[in-house]
Amino acid sequence: MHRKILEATRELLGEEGFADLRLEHVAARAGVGKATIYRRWGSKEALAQELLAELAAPHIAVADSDDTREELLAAVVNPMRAVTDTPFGPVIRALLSQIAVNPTLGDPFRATVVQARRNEIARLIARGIARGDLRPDVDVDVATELLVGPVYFRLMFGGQLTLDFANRVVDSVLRGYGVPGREFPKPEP
Amino acid sequence: MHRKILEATRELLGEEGFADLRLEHVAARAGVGKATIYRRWGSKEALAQELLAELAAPHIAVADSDDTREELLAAVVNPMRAVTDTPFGPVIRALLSQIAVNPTLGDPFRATVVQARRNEIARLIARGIARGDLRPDVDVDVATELLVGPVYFRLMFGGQLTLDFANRVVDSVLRGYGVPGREFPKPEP
DNA sequence: TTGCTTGTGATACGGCCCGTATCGTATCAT
DNA sequence: ATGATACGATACGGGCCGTATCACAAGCAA
Repeated sequence: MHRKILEATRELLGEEGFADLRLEHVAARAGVGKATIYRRWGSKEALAQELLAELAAPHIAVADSDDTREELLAAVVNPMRAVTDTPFGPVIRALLSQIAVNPTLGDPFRATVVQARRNEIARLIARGIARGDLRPDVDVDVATELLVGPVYFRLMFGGQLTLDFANRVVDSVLRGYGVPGREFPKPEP
Repeated sequence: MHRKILEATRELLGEEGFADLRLEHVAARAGVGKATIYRRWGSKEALAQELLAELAAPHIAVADSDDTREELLAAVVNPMRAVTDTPFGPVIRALLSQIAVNPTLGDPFRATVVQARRNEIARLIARGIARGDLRPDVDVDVATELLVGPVYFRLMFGGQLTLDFANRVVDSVLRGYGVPGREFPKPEP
């Protein structure tokens, strides 16, 4: 029951988007009375929130390896694959605005999924620093955004989400765009 | 008339989001008959699209300077300020999902706003290369995503959009996270 | 079996909003 | 003055909201 409702929600969210999602359609597709949905969730947002949390959970952890570059690449490829190859993709697209605007969805998502992603990358960064591969003063929050931000940028604004793309992002983060030896002093305020 | 309808749309889009935007409310707030809106736009999406294009236009161009770092910083600060300090912010938040999912809004937005942003950054990169500040083989698309992606990441998923943040992004893109002199060879497939 | 509780699918309800059609009116150029 | 055009207002059938009510089936106790 619970399961069938979430599945129907997932399908219709991908087909119609959040704005045109109709709980009556969810009930019909799940073979369920409309009241049953309201008994358990009480709103479209609550239903979407549970679905989102459930779909996002499997894509957080990054496998350890003994290579810093490989681990950072996984930190990019993980959310990329989640978005291109799993049901999480259509759902997160449909809910981006709600996450950005509606604290009911946004706050739990940020507190769990986003924070877990940041923690995971912080762990990788710390391992890279311990190996002597990364600068000790790396800003882990900005690192998260440099690694994962481009993935979501392309998800919204177009562009191929390929392994080559992920490699270029990692290369850029790792080596930087600056010509070696040349200085770009930050001006004092 | 046209103006008043777009203003009412902008306000209500920020207050209610796209899913709960009601054209009857837009008409009422604009002091206009509902039919007038349908005569000119014919759908909620078309109305949102015109508003979005109008609000995004002023925030594309980046002022030239004689300093590569300053220009790249402007490429980050520009979209950041657009999102924090102008009416574009609430509107783009409300429409992120529609852009990601609905080609009616997404295609024109990608073809104009996003492409213009990419072109502008390509110009800055070319100038930086000509000055000898940047590697000649910089991938301009990835550069765009590394510079602007973090801004949209924080817009959706939380985090302060401050000048300090923009500086850290530019520093990272410019200098990279790699320890100078240390190599991170990309493995052959 | 009987009786009670719980959760269900179905249905109906007033209310809101959709998108369209049709009014009478105000503002133009001719 | 005449005609055309665009307007605000209003009304319409239809869809969906969120709630309430119903009969019914499953589970459990005695």
